[in-house]
Amino acid sequence: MSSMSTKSAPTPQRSGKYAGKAASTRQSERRKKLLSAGIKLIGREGYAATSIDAVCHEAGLTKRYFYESFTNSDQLLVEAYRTVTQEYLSTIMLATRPHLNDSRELVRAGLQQAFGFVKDNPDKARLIMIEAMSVRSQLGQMYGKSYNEFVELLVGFTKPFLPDSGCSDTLLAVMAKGAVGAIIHLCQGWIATGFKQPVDELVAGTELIFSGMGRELGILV
Amino acid sequence: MSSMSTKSAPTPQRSGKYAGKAASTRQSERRKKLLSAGIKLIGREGYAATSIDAVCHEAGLTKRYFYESFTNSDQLLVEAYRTVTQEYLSTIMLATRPHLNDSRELVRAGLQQAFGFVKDNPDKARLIMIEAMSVRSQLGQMYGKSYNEFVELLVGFTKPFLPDSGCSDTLLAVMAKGAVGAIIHLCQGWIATGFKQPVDELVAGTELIFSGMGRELGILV
DNA sequence: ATTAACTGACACTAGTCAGTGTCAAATATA
DNA sequence: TATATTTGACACTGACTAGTGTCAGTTAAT
Repeated sequence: MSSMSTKSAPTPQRSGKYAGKAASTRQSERRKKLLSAGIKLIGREGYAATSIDAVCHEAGLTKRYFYESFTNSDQLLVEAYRTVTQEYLSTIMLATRPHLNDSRELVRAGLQQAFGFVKDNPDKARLIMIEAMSVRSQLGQMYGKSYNEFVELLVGFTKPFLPDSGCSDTLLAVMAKGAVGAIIHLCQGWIATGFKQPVDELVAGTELIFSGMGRELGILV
Repeated sequence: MSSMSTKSAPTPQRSGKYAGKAASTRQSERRKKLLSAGIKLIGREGYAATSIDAVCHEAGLTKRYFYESFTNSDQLLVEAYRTVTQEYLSTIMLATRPHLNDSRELVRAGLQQAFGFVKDNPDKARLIMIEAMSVRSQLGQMYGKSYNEFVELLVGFTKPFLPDSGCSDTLLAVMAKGAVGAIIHLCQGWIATGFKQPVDELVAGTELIFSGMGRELGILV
């Protein structure tokens, strides 16, 4: 498809540049615009209500360029999900970095950011927390992968504080998944009610859940 | 229209019976068939992939009868969700009834049923745990209501065991919502992987989360 | 047997949307 | 200027579906 290297020898009158930019640059800029538009619209209106035409209009492009970068709307959804999830994870890791040696502060900083990001980026949050369910049912393999990153992040945070307790990895994984689920679910409800509840209440409640789990695992708190 | 008096005697030639059943009976039977078909198809194929025609075909009826009982497919979804949620809650309450005086057994029995129902009724579980997200975004008010019943159920279970601790109701509600979220999320992942993991592992992990929360709340375990 | 209500099969309309194609204008090179 | 490529606007097709209408056949009461 993209084999434009066919040397139709006669007169290579073009270098691939247009508007002062290389072809690949323009192409990736278009892709980025479409992705942003998709994130915005899917997050705001929902996946089912977001047509390809709407995404193109929002991006200021036409359908031709949609199909240049994506094969269909499902793929856009997957890419959007992956992109935002990555961003979400990154900001959480960044926020927790200064507190890697204090489990209590680590949890607090992580949760503060986990909920704070949602409030600061409601569209993106809706995308990964609510519309992601559509992803899972249609394209579960990818969802599972990104989701596991969350769980692994959590297990990674926990392991250093963990005594050589008798808790199996299996059990630890279930607990981590449950904890992630608790956060996601609280966020879902929070989004649905227009962020009425103060962040601090959500963080405080979730902290209690985490510290309870910590106690069960023998982590001092 | 009182102009009927011009016509000959009313001659009510019908009592409303047909096939030996009263009109209201037939109507409610049709509604029930449609609801069952909707639960089955939405749970199996997803809401977006379930057309009204398909529901009618599955129910062995035609569209005319769909619109007799529902105004549109959204309403069917809402009714299906409400019905199954109610059933789910009932079975959990039933399973826990013999253990209302032992918090540990109460939790265990409740979780056993919460996960067991999902495995035994994958279609219904998909409907209320995964497709419910569509409900929430489109018809959030109803979702919130049913969802709160879960949370209240949990708070109701907890309250009797709760000491006069300093934990505010707000915080307790956040924790309960988080706990419900943990269960739902674990179920979602479990469904997506075709119930590979044994029930007991999920129950054991969730029990730990609950007992941790219990400790934080000052409940003896 | 006649009549009216009920039922099922299916046609019909209107709207949406994915995916493809066309064409003229804009841009870069020779 | 001439030529090839890139771009944007938009037409077009085909499929799907919600919602409504039609009509002939069936059932129940007179």
